[in-house]
Amino acid sequence: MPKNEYICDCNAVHHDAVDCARSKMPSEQKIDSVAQFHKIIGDDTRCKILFALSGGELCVCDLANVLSMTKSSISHQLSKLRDFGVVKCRREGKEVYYSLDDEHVFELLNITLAHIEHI
Amino acid sequence: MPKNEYICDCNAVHHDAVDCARSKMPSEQKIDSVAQFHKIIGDDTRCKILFALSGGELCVCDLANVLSMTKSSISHQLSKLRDFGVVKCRREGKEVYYSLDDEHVFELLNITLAHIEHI
DNA sequence: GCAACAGTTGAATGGATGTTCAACTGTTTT
DNA sequence: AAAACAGTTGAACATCCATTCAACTGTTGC
Repeated sequence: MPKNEYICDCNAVHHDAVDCARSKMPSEQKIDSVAQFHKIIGDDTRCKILFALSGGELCVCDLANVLSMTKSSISHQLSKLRDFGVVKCRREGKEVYYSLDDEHVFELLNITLAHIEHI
Repeated sequence: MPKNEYICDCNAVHHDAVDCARSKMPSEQKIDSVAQFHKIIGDDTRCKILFALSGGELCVCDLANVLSMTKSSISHQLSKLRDFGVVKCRREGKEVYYSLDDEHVFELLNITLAHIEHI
């Protein structure tokens, strides 16, 4: 690998270490996915929604009550969670019931919660 | 619990479901911590830094090369990761070497990566 | 002491994002 | 058919946040 691939605004480069780190990096695409996944969970409102849904499905009104927020605000966040495949919904009459679609997410939340409680 | 605690901009409230969900909600403080934790990981640059450091310590210049970014930009993100206790650093001469301080974080990244690859 | 370089830091900039508001769709009920 | 209500959606607004730039600190070597 030619030296000119080591380009940045500094000189103190450890070529072995950099090459090693580079070889272990997942693809740009995978890293983006990982980051976006955590970004989706990294919001108070969305976190609360997911914890609230952990006990079973709820309609938007229920969620609005649990979180003490407006339907609109929650609906916006639900649509993001839906786009990500984290929650699913079903309509029954006038109401729309949401539930967790990806158990991994709740699992991950609990791992984090346990981690935080151990500190 | 009095009915007037069910206040939002709608009426279709399932009191049992809402009460159940409320009782299972972690404290506001814990949810904030969980959300902030994921927010820290939910960024491309910080994700890349953590993956890069998984093979061992690197100085800021090394990281700048691996990520093809400026020292300044990386230093800003490193300071956030440091504030969160995710990475630690040691100075050796003119250089500062960073490494993972919290194995849980890398563990979590790998869980997410595995999850994404399975889709 | 001074020059050179690694790294940090604060202010400024631009882009991303959450909430609000208002208008809208879809379903039920009368 | 019309009213009432659950839910959605787009635009506007405010806020947050990552990068850039410039000035700064700390260490090494001449």
